[in-house]
Amino acid sequence: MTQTYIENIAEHVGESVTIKGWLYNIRSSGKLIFPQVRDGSGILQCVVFKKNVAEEVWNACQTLTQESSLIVTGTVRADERAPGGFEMDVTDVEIVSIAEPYPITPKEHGAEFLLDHRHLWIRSKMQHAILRVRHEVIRAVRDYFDSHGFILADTPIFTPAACEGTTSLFEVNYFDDEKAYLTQSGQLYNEATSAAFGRAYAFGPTFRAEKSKTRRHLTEFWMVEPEVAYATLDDIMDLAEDFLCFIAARVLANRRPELETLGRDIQKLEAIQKPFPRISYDEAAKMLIDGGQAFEYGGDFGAPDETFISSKYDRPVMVHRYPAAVKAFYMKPDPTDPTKALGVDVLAPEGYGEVIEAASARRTSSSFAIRSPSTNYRKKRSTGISTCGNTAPCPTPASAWASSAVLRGCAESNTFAKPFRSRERFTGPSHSERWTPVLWGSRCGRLEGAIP
RNA sequence: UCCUGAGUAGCUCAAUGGCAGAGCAUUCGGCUGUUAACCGAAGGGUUGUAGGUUCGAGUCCUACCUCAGGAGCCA
Repeated sequence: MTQTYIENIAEHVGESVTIKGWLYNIRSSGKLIFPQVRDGSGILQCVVFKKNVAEEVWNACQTLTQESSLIVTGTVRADERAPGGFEMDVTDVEIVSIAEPYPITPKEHGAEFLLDHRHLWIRSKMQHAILRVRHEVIRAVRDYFDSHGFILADTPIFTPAACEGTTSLFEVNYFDDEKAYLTQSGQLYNEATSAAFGRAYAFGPTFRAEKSKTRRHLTEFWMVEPEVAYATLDDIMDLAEDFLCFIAARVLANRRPELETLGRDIQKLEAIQKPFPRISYDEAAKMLIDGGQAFEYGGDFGAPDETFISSKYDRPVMVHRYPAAVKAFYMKPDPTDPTKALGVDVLAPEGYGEVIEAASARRTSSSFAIRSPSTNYRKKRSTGISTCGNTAPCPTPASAWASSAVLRGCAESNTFAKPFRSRERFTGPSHSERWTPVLWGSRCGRLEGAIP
């Protein structure tokens, strides 16, 4: 018999169908057994009535344990007593495998335990909702750029050198006596692709060897980096604003049930509408000082500073023209005040901090050649490090670059946590908080501490 | 690296310096509509590690280990 997926079960009312999956939970009441079966697309309550099945089927159901694999066949029926509104009157059960005692019980668990069982944890309802929202965010990111004239040009993960010069890199052996580093940004390559295609983006994993221990940082995360030739800071701020609104709208349109499963405050996502407030660093600094924050003018904003600024707005706020000294070298100075950089940070609401950093980038100044990433890159070019199918190394003299702008937004962490040290894996708020802030929180893969 | 908190049954957590406990999970029994089902019974412990104080330490002290939250770093 062909397999039916639970997500399509409503189309099969009155029919006999076969579901192939795993036992999510089971309850019994004398001559009735209620196995809940999940197949990855959903969870379906089955009803096994002793009089309606063969004795061996009834006995088999007595042996089922949580997460045992099984194939059930029966008639689909709408029933308001069933979670989900549909259930199956079982006529046959084939047990594929009886699971050992399953470590994740239908009660509460701690973060450490759940991360040690991450391969099983992703079977739970909360994790399904989180990963489906993640999937929607990633699809929206791709759809946005694909439909706005950008070409996807992914960049190498093994790279010959740092590009921003500040963060620590993971070093790996690259054949005999060469060293390579896991990428911290595709930016150097994006310079080349944007000069070739005008609008290009890279979207992939990024690595930073910072022993940061906050909810805002991971050693491995996914980042999307669009680059637009000839764009100004205002152009790139418009892009960032439009991009975020698009993603929020898509998740709201397609993943509302998952957001509700997670207990997400949907109104806060619905508030993500244009226009976003745009304030200068000087204005933001004045807010902090007037608000009594421990902040010194001229410095970068700390996490509490960003939270304070974003708390004044119900939607993302764009802070532009930071002091050049606290920003990356590639940002172009503001012609009206060269001490300021033509860059912008987009701060998410609800204290999630910076989700996008963007800038109008230096590309033509001869003075930057000394510090030019392109210059470094040329020197290291002989390593020839490049990964298959990615942008080929192709350095160009600095003077040949057109002015362009970059927008870098972090998307998501990986599905599987635990890279090397537990402190560097998914981190999040106290697991006693039974919610998962999705969208902004997806940037750092928040923990959900309870099943289901 | 710094600050704060935590570590007890497979899991989540109790236990005034005085007998090591509960719920879930597991095993057995009961129940014809369960919704994290319920009811009854059983098994399950070197209280993170090493010292110390005390008649007596899960509890107090010291060091270390691990985890969590925050700071710094950083995106």
